[in-house]
Amino acid sequence: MAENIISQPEESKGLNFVEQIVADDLKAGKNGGRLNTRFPPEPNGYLHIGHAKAICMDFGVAEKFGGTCNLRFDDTNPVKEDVEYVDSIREDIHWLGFDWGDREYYASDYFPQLFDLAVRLIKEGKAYVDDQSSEEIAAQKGTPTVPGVNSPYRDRSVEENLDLFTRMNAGEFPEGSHVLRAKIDMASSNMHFRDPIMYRIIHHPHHRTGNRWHVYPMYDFAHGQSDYFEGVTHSICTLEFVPHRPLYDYFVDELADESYRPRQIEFNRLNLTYTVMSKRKLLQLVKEGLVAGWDDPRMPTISGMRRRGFTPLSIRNFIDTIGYTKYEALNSVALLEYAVREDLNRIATRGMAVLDPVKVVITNYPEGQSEMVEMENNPENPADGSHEMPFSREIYIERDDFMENPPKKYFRLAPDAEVRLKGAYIIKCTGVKKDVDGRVEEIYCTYDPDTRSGLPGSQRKVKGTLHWVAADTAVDATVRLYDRLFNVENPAAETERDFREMLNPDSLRIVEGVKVEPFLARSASQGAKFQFQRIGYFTPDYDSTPDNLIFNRTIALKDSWEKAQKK
RNA sequence: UGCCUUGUGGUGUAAUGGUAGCACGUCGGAUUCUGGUUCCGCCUGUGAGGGUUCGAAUCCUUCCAAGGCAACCA
Repeated sequence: MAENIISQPEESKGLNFVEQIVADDLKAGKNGGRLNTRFPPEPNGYLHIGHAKAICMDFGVAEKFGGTCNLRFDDTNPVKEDVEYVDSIREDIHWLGFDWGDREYYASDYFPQLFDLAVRLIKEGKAYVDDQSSEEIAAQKGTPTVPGVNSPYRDRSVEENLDLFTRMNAGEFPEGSHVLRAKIDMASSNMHFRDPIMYRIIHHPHHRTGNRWHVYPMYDFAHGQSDYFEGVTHSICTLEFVPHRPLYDYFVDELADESYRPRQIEFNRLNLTYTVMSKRKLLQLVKEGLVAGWDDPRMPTISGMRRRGFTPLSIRNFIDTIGYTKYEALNSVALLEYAVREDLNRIATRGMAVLDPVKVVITNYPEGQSEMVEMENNPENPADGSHEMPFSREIYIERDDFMENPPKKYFRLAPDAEVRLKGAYIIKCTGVKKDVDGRVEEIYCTYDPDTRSGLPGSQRKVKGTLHWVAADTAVDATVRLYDRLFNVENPAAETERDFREMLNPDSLRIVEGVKVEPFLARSASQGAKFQFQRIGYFTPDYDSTPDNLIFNRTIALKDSWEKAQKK
């Protein structure tokens, strides 16, 4: 047990309800004034944004009051678990900025003590071995409104129960043939009290204990006791465990006394609009190869978001914003995106890339000539300095940034119109060349040499400013555009069909001039069934580009433009 | 028709018997070497009824609504 005695919290305002409970317990001197939480993932998948909320709570409350937080892998079901997941979980928690020090534990470490407790309960007549099938047991359980009936094996002798349980663990029986149940109350209004199963037989090897055990404890018979063995004082979990709490307390009663007892507290889990959060479905995506892996940038996993360009701070700020309550909220994804934009806008190094290029020839710029222009790295923070970009006679701009017949209030390039090329010159469109299909192939412009950025002539104002890259030095990179998985029509859609339709990876070609970093734009492709939002979602092809290649603004401009058009 | 949990603007969250505030969002305006960013402004709320109280989002009560609980998952 840890020896983290903490000082009394002086102020109780500004606390969420969990922190308030913790503060009250500390004030009352419970558990000798110790505070110890735990984050208990089952290593059966990668952590997602929902887990990030739990991590921020478990580690955050410990940090706030000077307590400690354990990392405990809840590995009581060897069939689903794997060391690959253990490793990823460690990495993701660290990435979020939390540390469990040397307090890394496993529920499987407590198998011997749990087994001993089970034996004790058998001897005290509080547990029995049931030989029925899961179907029979389920049928006897009744329904929430109809009481259950007792198992015919409920009153077996202690000797027989002991013998059977021992042989269950010795591997003498096939899976499903026997279970160990707690003898409580088959008529309880709480379904979890209707003789819950404590142990089941599993012959699948465990990722840590191998074939040592043939019986494995169920969650309800493992969690509270594990908390107790570890010295956990506050076991914070999500709302779906509320009905389990009486059972948690029931088993803890067998161990705890006045001086120390762990306490379960529940908060609301994270729901995000348009976002699939079910571990089962995420696993299905991975298994069926519909995504490149758990860390595919389209996934709502922590590792996926990391690859998408999200920052740990933005995720933590977001979680801070949505808070912890007992109300099952559906949080707007706009809140998350705001947090990401907010942080990225502050720290991201800007660069330019053209996603859908069209060539512009500056006819009065000398052939073969080129020059370097200066671009600031981050307008939000001049201390970040600047970098140089080559400018020459032929450049690329976005196809969207030119219109042959522009409506009023179109501030970008059009015949006879002037725009500024960001960081370079003001240019004027003098003509276009089209292919046989009437598609614009090249745009011809003249530039005004006096208007180079930084020169006195640069004071001249034009309405539009465009990003660009020099054609001869541009790097041609294939970049996949990863859009978040979601369905515009139904914020909560998770049906199988919708689910699959969400998964059409879009491929885009990008021509880049400089190295760039996470971008800050977003957009919506109008009229599409599936709306695509693009906040830092551009990720280079995994193998082709070592650095994050991200573009920043055009798409947002287009989005605003579409909105402006409606007026 | 059992037990448990929860209802504050469009969304989320504060107010812990004493002025219903904040953020996102929406809409409008200013600034801008990108229409982004930044700044300013507007908008909308205590599920319903009854009670206690000088005073109720908060306490009591009835009703209404939403969610959870019947895995050999966690």
